[in-house]
Amino acid sequence: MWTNCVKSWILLGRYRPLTPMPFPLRRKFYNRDPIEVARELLGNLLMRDGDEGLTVGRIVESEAYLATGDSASHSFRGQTPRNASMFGNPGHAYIYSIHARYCLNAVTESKDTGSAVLIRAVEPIEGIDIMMVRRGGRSLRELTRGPARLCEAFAIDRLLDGWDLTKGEQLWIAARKKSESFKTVTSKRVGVTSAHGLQLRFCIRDSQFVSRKA
DNA sequence: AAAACGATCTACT
DNA sequence: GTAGATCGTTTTG
Repeated sequence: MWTNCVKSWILLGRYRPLTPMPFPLRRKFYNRDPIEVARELLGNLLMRDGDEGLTVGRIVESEAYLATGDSASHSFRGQTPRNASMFGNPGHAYIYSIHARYCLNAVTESKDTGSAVLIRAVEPIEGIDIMMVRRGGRSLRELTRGPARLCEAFAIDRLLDGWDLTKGEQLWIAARKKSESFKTVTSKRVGVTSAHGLQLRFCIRDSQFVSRKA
């Protein structure tokens, strides 16, 4: 079952071993405007070192949630026990539960600001067999396409809420190779709807793994 | 203790 | 593209 997916993945010509181990993004990277962080996170590597082994995914879709003026942001009505980590230090995880699933954010700007970037989709790179088991044998395309799907594939749940993503342990984001530039970098949609507030999404345009075109 | 609420997912057209 | 499912959390009585 999953072996077929791995084969198809290799046939796509995008499989590559991770040597040497990429370096975690530092705190300074996160300590700035979430729109900028959201765009620059694209192409970097989400890393999870769990009980079953290492899983790696390339970030292909992100969404910025602003501290002010964004009615869709969990920080919009101030700090609560639930969103406390969103007001923590930049470079830490804010993980919340929704619709019986979990989603991962990277906290941006300085402490107590309340802005973050939601990781909306990644492209599976390594540990695909592990992801397949965790996801119950979904298709390769649906493995990590969507913020809650990728959390399931990477075994990310509430226990990691507040985790420091710059430490390079258990859960972190590693810098992509600068030399390795992807084609069409981003697209963005900046809109306002009464239901969803601001939408500040970024994605790698030609990726098959974006949950929704930005 | 019960009800309501989703920054979603899945299956199906 | 969309209806219906889903269940951990928060809110309400």
